Amino acid sequence: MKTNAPTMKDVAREAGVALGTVSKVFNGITVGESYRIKVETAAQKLGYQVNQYARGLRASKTYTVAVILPGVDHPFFAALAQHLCTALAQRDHRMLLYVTASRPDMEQLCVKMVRQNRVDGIIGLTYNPLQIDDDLPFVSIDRSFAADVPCVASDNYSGGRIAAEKLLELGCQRLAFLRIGSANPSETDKRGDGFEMVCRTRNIHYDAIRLKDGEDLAQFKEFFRSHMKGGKIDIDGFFCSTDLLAWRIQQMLQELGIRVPEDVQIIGFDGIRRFGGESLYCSTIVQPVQKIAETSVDLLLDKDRANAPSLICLPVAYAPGGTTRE
Amino acid sequence: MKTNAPTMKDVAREAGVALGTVSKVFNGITVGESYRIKVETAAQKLGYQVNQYARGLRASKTYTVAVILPGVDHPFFAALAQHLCTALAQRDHRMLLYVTASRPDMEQLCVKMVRQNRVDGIIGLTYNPLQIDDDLPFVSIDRSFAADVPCVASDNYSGGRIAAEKLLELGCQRLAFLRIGSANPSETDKRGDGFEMVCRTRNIHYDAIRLKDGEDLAQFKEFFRSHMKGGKIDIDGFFCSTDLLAWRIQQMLQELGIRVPEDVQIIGFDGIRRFGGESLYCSTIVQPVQKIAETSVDLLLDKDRANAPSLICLPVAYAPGGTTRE
DNA sequence: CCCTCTTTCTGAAACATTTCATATATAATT
DNA sequence: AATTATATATGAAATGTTTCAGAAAGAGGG
Repeated sequence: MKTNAPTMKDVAREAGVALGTVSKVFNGITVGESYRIKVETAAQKLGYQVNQYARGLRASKTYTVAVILPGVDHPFFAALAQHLCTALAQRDHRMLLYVTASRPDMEQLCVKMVRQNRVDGIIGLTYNPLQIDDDLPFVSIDRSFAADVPCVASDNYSGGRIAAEKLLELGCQRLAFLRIGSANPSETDKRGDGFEMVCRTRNIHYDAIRLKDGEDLAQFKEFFRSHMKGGKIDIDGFFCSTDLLAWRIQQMLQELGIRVPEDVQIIGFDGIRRFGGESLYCSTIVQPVQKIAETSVDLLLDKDRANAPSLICLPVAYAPGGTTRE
Repeated sequence: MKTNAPTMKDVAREAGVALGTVSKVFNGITVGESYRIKVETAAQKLGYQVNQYARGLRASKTYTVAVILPGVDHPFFAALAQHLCTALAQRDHRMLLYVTASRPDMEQLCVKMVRQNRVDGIIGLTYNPLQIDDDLPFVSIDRSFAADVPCVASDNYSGGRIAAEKLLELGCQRLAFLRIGSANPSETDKRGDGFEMVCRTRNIHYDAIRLKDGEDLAQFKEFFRSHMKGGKIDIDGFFCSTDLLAWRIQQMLQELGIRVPEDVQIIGFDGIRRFGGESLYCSTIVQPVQKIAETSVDLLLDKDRANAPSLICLPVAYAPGGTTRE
């Protein structure tokens, strides 16, 4: 940290005004025109930059938000991090990023760090409930904790519904929902609920297999085998809880000699793209990542958090990506 | 920011000791056993957490490092960000992340923000030289700025050399180096240099095409066409400056009816993996991302930066990924 | 020109730490 | 037991802001 940076006192002396006046100028409080100019000139000349540490100490407002994510090496999280960073910057806030690798102890450690840093709020996507014992503003992504912790998520239920409807519209007769994910309850669970609702309502035969993180994906392959007869499989439409899973499922099916999308069609969930930027991994339900980030920031920073909704679901959309017949 | 958090004064009162003693305990300065216990007990009871803002103000040491990256939505940058975060956390530092989208104005804005936040140092991967006008410790990744700014990078030259040698070892006779990237000079340019050195030394005929960001990739396709005769291409080994480019090139070649790796072999650079975690995009020269992150942190935080090397090149390795005959 | 009423500017106090000179307790030496 | 040397505890000062009560400066009105 640079030690001899000019301070407000220096600016005040240089400009020939009082300390309080300098403070006002930098906080946008009205001040006589001539004074403002004197201060701004002096600040320019000295290369003055406000010291956020002094400010944070005195004003109990740090303009810093902690973002807690499981990681940043998954395209969805990466996109989320980037959009959060941008959205915060637009509102003059800094982002303190913590990655947890989904480990509960890491997540708790983050909370401690965050309290030490007196952040103005936390935006978190965590798999375990965080022990926030004080009144620190908190916005949760994809996971409802409590009524007073607003949660922002995609409209997972509708996503599931849309996936089912699309598969049926594309001619599928026999569906299956495949899921892998954390054992902790999450908004993302609703993807399956929406899907099943459609199947039940329309009396479509379907299977649902839900695996927990750590369980062997080979179970899916077993399931496929049990549904095969003479090289054909009697299921023709799959909805997978994530694009990553859809990608794996596609590989498994191809290994079994089943063609995608000729024999079976697959829809995933997330809408992540190959790193080149353009192509999807599979036909999918696209999450509005940017919107999720912006909404979270708005919710966190806006004044009347008191009567904020406890859950905000943002619209998703279907996008073809090669694993369906459009 | 929580307002009524307990302070050192509260801890001192609760423990019945002086303020300075409490400070010592939390800074690991030796203190009488009985005092230490009294302080720790009191702190535990009150749920005390040090206020980094007060500490930062008084001690001119913030335990915060700014990380400036072009983005976090590219697998290489994402991995870098995550490893930097971890490496910093291990040394009790926080990471303030800024993304620039490679825009010079954004990069300068970051520098300003960084100065306001009195960070202890900066680790940056920027495409334009940063105007760091004070003595803030700075470590650059992939780009040499000046003698007093240490740069950490992969051993790009050797990477290029290894790529050429590998292609020749795998039976290639006629090589080409394809490059796309920023116009600003960078360590990564040495990839081509190493490659060309091998070709010249061994008298191998080769072509080199270097495009700048923004130029049309179709120029590569033109190049391919000009080298084709009767559905065959007279080049059988490509070295691409990044995996992303290799991926695109592979697509282009396939569109021209050329088989990879049967007709031509391709080696990329980066070693990024598909988001599932396991598979590479192409045969490639793998960058030691974690090592780069750890080295950067060590370099930034270590005491004797004065006589630090100005450039550290970390070893790379070849890894087969389907676009070569191993 | 004086007095009142706004408006704007001023500077001391407060924020939660670290640091350092001083005071106190403990141990060692005569 | 008295003296000196060493180690540790104490609390005031300092860090760079914001805030707020009070001072100064203008603006009208008589």
